[in-house]
Amino acid sequence: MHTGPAQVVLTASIARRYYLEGRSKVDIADEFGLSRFKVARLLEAALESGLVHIEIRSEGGIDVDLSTRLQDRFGLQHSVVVEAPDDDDDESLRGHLGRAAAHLLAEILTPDDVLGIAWARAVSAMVRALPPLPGTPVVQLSGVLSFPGGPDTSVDVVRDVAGRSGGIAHVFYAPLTVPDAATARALRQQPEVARAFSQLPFVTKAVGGVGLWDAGLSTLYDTSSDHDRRTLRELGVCADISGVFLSAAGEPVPTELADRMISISAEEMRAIPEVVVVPYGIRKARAVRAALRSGLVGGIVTHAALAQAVLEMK
Amino acid sequence: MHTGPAQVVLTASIARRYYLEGRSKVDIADEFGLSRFKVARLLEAALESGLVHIEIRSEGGIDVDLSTRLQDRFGLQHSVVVEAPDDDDDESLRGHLGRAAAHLLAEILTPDDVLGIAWARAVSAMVRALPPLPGTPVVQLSGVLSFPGGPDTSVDVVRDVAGRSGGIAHVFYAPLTVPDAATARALRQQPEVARAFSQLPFVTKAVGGVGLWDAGLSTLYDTSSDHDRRTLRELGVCADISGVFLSAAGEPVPTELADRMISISAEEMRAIPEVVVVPYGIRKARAVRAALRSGLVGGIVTHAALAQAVLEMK
DNA sequence: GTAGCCACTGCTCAGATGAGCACAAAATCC
DNA sequence: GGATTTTGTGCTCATCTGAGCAGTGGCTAC
Repeated sequence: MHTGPAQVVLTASIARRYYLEGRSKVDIADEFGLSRFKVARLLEAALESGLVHIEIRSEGGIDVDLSTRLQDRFGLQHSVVVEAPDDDDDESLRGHLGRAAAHLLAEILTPDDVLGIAWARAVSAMVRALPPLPGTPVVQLSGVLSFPGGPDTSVDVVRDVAGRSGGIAHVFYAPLTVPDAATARALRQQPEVARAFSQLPFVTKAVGGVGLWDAGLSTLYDTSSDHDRRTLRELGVCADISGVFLSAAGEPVPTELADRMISISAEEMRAIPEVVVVPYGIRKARAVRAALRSGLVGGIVTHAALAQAVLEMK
Repeated sequence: MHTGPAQVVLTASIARRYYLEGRSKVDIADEFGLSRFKVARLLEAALESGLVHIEIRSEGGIDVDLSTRLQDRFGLQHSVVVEAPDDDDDESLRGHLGRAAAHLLAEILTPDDVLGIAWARAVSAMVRALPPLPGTPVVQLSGVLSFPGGPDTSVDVVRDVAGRSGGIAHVFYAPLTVPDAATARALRQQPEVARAFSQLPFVTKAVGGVGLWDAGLSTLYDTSSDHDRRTLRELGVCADISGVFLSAAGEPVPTELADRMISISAEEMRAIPEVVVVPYGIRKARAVRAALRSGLVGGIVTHAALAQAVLEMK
């Protein structure tokens, strides 16, 4: 805008008619006795010079900027970044994310979907906020983690979701980890377990958590033996998506521990069209990055600080 | 936006591509696998819901919103409202307005214009900030106000402007007011005065001030006799544009004082295509309103507080 | 003076866009 | 269960819009 105040005011006047009153350039040109090209050039200059400022604001507690950046950066189908206070405690954070995840699920689930649920604390929180779903069958993806004094188990969560949806609940009572591979194999043969796992190929959407293979950042790590903790670390395990182990680069890592688990495998997870993860806590950034790079994940619900941290890692 | 977080994020994503990256709706529709109609509707919803916020920002110290409102409201050709601090003193205010008026004049004057100058303190301030003008002849519109210890007289101002433009200066040495109508008539016959006044029909743009017919708000009032002050007030004089008296409604008021003045008449002023006034001081709002309603004024340079006050008078 | 350069204007034409419409799916009512 | 309304979708057609182009006038360098 290098001409003078009259030009600035004229441009502002035109910009108001165009952008705020929604009138056409031809119409405006007629009003001011200009050619539509002149109007177009003034509007261009207005945009260029910052006289007209267009901003995409966050809305409904969702940081749309971080959401879209995360989505674009990792090629996700859905991404919801919640604007939670940075100093929020985990409990409150889970509440926020749970509600957001519940809304997302309610939005993207169709009557034709089959929903898989892998246990995680944020998933438990989600269930509590879940609105009625359209008759979706629900499949349990992982065994019950023995977690003394903990909240709902996988089975409870799956039942609750099915209750909300009015669909069938494919549940099984089995522990997540057992002492040896043979026991695991035997358990998987059990009719109840086999029936649930036979549904896996039909699962179209799933929800799970992300753990960082370190103390306090993965329920699986915290409930594992020292030996397993060490072994997996030595194998380069960085993250787990509800029992599927990943390297920092996002490659699935085969482990002996996986053979001893009654849980969805990496291949089975990859076959699910959209797996939504609900991670929280800024320290999990590395794990989230691994999960997103793995290609296993199609959706994420998280909070601003973690999203920011993940994006800044690159 | 009544569907859910995925919709919000999708819409934000589309809005970013459309508004910030300047891509076409067709292009965006292809990228997301949507119809262009869907994209258009999402963008419409984004605008509607406030997710996309478009703002016309002030720039270069000009309050474009007030400027355009003033322009639209009173059908002005030009309007420049300067963002001056509300508590600015008159001297500093005149400086701001003078600079803005100088820029405006430099912008709108063409080599074919003939500029008329009526003395006012803000006009003096303008001259000090005036950039070179394109050879414009300059015509003095009013006699010299005897203003003891005051700054430049009308003559000085006209000479200065002509110096800046390189054009001819049509000046005359005569007082603004004389004791009786006969003297005024005689003075107007003088060759120098007559020559200057003969240029009036050719004046295409003029600059002047606005006074409110009250103490301290009009140099003309302040230099008038008690009798004149009272008489004009009784005649309903509210404002003067460099010696042309107006009622509150903006009607020219014929006065005996006018007959005793060596100055442009209301009819002569009406014949000038664009008269720009440079008023300041929030207390002059009534006078400015009268001036703008008179139809004599085509342009205004003022400050935000006064513009606001004038607009609020309705 | 005049040749060349630059900024600015409005034009053409193809592609983008909006208003209104028709149709289908979903929700609601009886 | 079926009729009716509501909602959402994509279409056609007329209009709007942008990219690129050619003409114009002002300016400078010789």
